[in-house]
Amino acid sequence: MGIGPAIDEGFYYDFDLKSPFVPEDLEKIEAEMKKIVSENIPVVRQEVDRETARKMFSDMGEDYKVELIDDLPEDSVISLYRQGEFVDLCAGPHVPSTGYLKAVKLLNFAGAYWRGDEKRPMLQRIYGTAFMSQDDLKQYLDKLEEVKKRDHRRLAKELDLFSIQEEGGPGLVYWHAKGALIREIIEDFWRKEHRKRGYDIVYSPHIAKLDLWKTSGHWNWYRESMYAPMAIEEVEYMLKPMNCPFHILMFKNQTRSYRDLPMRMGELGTVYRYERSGVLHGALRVRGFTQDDAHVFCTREQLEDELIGVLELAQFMLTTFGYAEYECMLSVRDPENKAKYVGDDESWALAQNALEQALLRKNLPYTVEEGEAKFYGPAIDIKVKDALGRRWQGPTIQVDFNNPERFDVTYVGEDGLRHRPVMIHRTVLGSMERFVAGLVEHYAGAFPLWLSPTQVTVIPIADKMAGYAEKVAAALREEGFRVNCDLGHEKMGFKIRQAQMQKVPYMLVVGAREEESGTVSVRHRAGGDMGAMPLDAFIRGAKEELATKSLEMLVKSQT
RNA sequence: GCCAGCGUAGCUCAAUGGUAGAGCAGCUGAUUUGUAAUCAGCAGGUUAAGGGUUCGAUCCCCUUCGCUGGCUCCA
Repeated sequence: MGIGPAIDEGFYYDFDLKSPFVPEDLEKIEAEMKKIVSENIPVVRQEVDRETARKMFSDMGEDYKVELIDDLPEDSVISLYRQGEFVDLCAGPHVPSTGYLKAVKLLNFAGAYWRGDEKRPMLQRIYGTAFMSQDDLKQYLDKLEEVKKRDHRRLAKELDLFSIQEEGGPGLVYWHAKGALIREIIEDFWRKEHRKRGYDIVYSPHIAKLDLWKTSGHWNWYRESMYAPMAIEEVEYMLKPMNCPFHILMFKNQTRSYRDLPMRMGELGTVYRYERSGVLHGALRVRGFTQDDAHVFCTREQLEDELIGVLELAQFMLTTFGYAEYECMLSVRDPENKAKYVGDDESWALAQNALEQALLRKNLPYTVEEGEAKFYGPAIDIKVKDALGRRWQGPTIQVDFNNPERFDVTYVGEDGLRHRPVMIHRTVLGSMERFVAGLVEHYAGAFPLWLSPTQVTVIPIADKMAGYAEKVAAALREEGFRVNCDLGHEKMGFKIRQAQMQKVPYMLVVGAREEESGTVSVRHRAGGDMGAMPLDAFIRGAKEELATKSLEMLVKSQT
């Protein structure tokens, strides 16, 4: 036996088995659990000293338990829980007897390294969950079903958004027309909002000389995520895993003055990182992706205000995309393993302090996460909560005193002397791939009107109405809507079904009645038949919905 | 990368140690319809790839590739 803790959504237990679990084992074990529950066996707590516990588990041949005991302080009192012939190490508390268990289900099994260390043996882990009632359990299982239905890989296929091609290689995303359109809308919005806030938007190359990556520290601290160098006319080049060195070069292209600062340089920059094959997951974890990256060069005095500006931009973006809740984390170094990071203690302390001050000034509660910093500096990492309450990695904001040093970046101050600027690295959306995949799941594919690839489908009742349908579609296009006019020889019900399945927000049904009165019969994908209204009235309403980027319809679609 | 499982038509899935079948999608034709599927016909597959066992493999074995669930890692 390994360990078997309770986790957020249930529990697991690790075993070192001679032969791995097979699916039938789950049923057998679950049946045995039910039997034990029905026997209502008392669960008794017992406290022993370390030596006693050690001998006990050593006699039983439970070497993993012995290792756990050995890691506890010598004078610790160790609690055991005994249930019939079974005894286990546990801090507790436990239910008084097995009959207290009302609804237990084993879910799946998988390999897991002993103590999470890939150099240690791999154990067989079994996952399960438990609830106070069968109803609660059922609700949980229904939620798992809902998660499956929303899976971006499934929806991307159904809605024809993007794909990954086996012939092209794993972890490389192909954006189909509709997905590309959503991405374009998001990128346009991103650019507009960044320009408003004083960002310059740039482009940089995809490869650079190996020496550049040595200067930046990537070669030393990030090599295992980079693709092998390629020789071009006997000079080695590398594919970029990050955009920062390029932005630094652009900053250094001229002598900068304090008057140029803060300089905010943004780029939708495509990077390539080697990700181990087992970690790839749809568009959420890929090998080539486009970050909504930006680097702010500023003075130490400007740093805090710049961080506040980034935090406010992040909050604005998250809200616009319908993420109402989020959690902030201050990611700092792993104090045990400083060799993983570039730079000295002092600059790390300064950077961390600046981030902390910004969080405090914005009144944002946060937790400190050790070992979560990037190799060049500490960060604020924001996790957003989606419509199903799941947490996703969102914006990340990093302070970097090291790269300006390594690249000898300077600006000329009021005093005529050269000074060292500070750098902020930040992304708000993360990457287009991950962000859009997240949105697909957040909205279950039913994007708000402003993001929907097709906003309106016009459905003539019969072929002879095609003329009016096309007139309606043309009028809408003239107003800037993305319109599909469905002139196929199918019945209206079939066309409605098609549009529903494609999650088109509005379907406009037109027949003789509508043509005579210059109206359209409006059907909303979630609200159903909304009756006839003059075409201009529909246009006005839809424009209003667009202008507010309203999520009202989303809320409606979930009830 | 590691542990386990999976890979059959564009998609969802059947079937079998004896030259693979359905629904949807596609194409052709008919139908002209009032709020989630009109009807008929046609076409579509070296059963992921390579090797082995066998009289014969899609099925059994091995290797490779890819995917899925986890672990480790991460935008």
